[in-house]
Amino acid sequence: MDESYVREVLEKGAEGAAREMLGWVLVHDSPIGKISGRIVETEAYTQSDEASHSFRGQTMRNAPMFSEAGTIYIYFTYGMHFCMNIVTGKVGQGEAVLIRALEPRSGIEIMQQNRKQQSVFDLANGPAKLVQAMAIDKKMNGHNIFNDSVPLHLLAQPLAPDESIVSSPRIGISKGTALLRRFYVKPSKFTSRS
DNA sequence: CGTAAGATGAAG
DNA sequence: TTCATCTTACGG
Repeated sequence: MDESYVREVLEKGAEGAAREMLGWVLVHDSPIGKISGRIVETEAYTQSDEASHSFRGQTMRNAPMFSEAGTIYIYFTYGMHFCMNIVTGKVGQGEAVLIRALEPRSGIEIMQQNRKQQSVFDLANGPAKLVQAMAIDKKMNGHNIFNDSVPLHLLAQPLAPDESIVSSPRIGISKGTALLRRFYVKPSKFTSRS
């Protein structure tokens, strides 16, 4: 379960990676301390998928999606929110996994400050919430987690024996609703609204 | 240029 | 259920 394994999973593609990444730990070595959380909800987006930002080809905004696996893709939406993806597949492909929810692990006090929320269940149970909680900066957009100078990391971890993976339609999209490309850990209490 | 829609969140 | 808020992409 080392970095080469993480790279291997991401390079294989968005759908598989979105499943595999459940249980992994996302770490931000921030200037004021380590913040981390366990991934409990993801969504897969590929280029052939109408709902994907990459569906109509490469643009200024989605360019990171076409870069190499491990690239960070952060997009701004609804005039006020940032969401983060980890790019998968091969260079030129245009696919990524959206991280939708985390179970807070370390730096919980920092998360509470960043989010102005006390409840551990309301710190990272949504894609824009976790970006805020982990203090993930839009400057990280386009950088790669395998680059040593980038303070964001993924640690591969297995699910607990009593946990399983559930798939469902993705949230907040109007196209591609027939596809079951949202994955979450059952019975985690840290997922976003269903 | 003008503009509609958006991979959301919070409050009512 | 409603609305805040503004970038992006696309059409004219």
